[in-house]
Amino acid sequence: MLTQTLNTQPINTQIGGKIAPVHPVSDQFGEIAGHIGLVATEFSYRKEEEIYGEDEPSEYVYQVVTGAVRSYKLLSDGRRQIGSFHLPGDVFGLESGSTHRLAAEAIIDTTVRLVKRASLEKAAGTDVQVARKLWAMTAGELRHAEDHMLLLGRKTAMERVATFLLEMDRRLAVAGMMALPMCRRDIGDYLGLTLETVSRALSQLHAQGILGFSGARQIVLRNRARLHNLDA
Amino acid sequence: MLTQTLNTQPINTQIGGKIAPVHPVSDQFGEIAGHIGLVATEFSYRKEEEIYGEDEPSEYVYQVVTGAVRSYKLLSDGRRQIGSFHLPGDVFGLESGSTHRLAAEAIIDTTVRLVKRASLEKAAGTDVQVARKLWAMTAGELRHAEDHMLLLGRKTAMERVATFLLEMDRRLAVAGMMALPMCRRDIGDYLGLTLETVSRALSQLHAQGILGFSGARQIVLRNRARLHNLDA
DNA sequence: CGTCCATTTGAGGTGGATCAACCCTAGTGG
DNA sequence: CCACTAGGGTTGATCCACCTCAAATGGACG
Repeated sequence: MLTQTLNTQPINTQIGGKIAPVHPVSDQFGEIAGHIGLVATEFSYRKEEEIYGEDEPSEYVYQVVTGAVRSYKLLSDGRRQIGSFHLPGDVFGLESGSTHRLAAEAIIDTTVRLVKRASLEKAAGTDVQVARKLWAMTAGELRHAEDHMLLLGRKTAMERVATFLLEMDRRLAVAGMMALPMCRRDIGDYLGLTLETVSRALSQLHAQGILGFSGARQIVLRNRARLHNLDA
Repeated sequence: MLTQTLNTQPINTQIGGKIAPVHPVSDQFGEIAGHIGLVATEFSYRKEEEIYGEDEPSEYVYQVVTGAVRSYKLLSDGRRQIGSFHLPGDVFGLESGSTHRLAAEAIIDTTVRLVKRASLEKAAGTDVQVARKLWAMTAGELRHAEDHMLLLGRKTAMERVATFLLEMDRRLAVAGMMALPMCRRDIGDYLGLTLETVSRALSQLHAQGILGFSGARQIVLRNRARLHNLDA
């Protein structure tokens, strides 16, 4: 079965034993949890299901096993800014403080591993290697946010889409092809654009032969160099 | 004399002994350095002087004593995104990795305290309290960046300016009045707007009686509630 | 095969950018 | 002490990149 439950609160079904790497190289969870013999629990969310809400207490830290997750903030009138997409291998929901700064939802059916934040905190209190790793992971998120501020504040629509394609190509391309898990609206809310503007930019890149489609979400980059040029 | 040197590279004039708090409450440098008996050096930069460049090795961590600093990224054609302003008491230039992700410049004549990054790293390797504090500071920067992504991606010009005024009011108002150290162009580059748009928004708020001027950079907020309403 | 939603495409509107004066004021030097 | 200057700030006129609204198309799934 694909999804194990319907509700948002994870049930403590202790499926995992010791953690095995998701990615063979540089698995962030493994680097922490492996150290301290932490036990991880697996859990699944359905497409569109909320994982946690903004300002909710941060009880768990998550790692995507399969699927995809979006982290976002909302304005009171519903305008949404997606801060990042989390893909297989990525850790998300890690907070230094006690609450989540962004909400998180499964974009498609998604399986995660999770560990209690408290147990990580405890481990960090004894093991400076763990503490160092937690800091490094937050610093990595900060770097992404800093790059994204430049994109949102100063890049044109075409530059934003080019940046997005190169990021996704790097993170999820297999055999030169990427299967985007997210819809055009999600991409727009990530890039500070409307879904129509995203669609038009992709069509234009297609017309110029810079990318090919096999279905709206299956994209192959045919000319990364020209895409880099479009990316300021 | 106001500025002690002309060059960018700090000279190790050991002015400071043990660190004394800049802010009586919650001094970030004090909380770290006090713990471990670190010695801080004072240093001054002139208006517009570069403190460090983007991608430069991060040798020092800084705290503003007096003055103001901007951290920013540039695109190849000169478009600039300011990620944050650093005001008295603020720590900046703290990196988990080995290089600075953004450049930093003094906005006005500025005095900083600095400690070697290496000595902080060393302290964090022995004292988990220090390690925890470094993580918390980076997490604080991440939170600001996440809020700012929402502003840059989804807020209108007036909402951005309202957010900016409330932020500056919180951070540097004394006796209900704030003395902005930065020019309109800096504000624009922080908010993803042009200087003209910033100026027009401020004029409009002035016309509505929401704020008062005594010189272009001396602003008093006359109605914080209405400003909050304008801030989505 | 039909339905539903995601995506594309078109037409027109607009918020903020751009280009261009003009103004104000702090600093300078006579 | 005041005239002059330069740089920052304001304001106006126009433009355009992207948004909005609308309709057609297409692909996935029952």
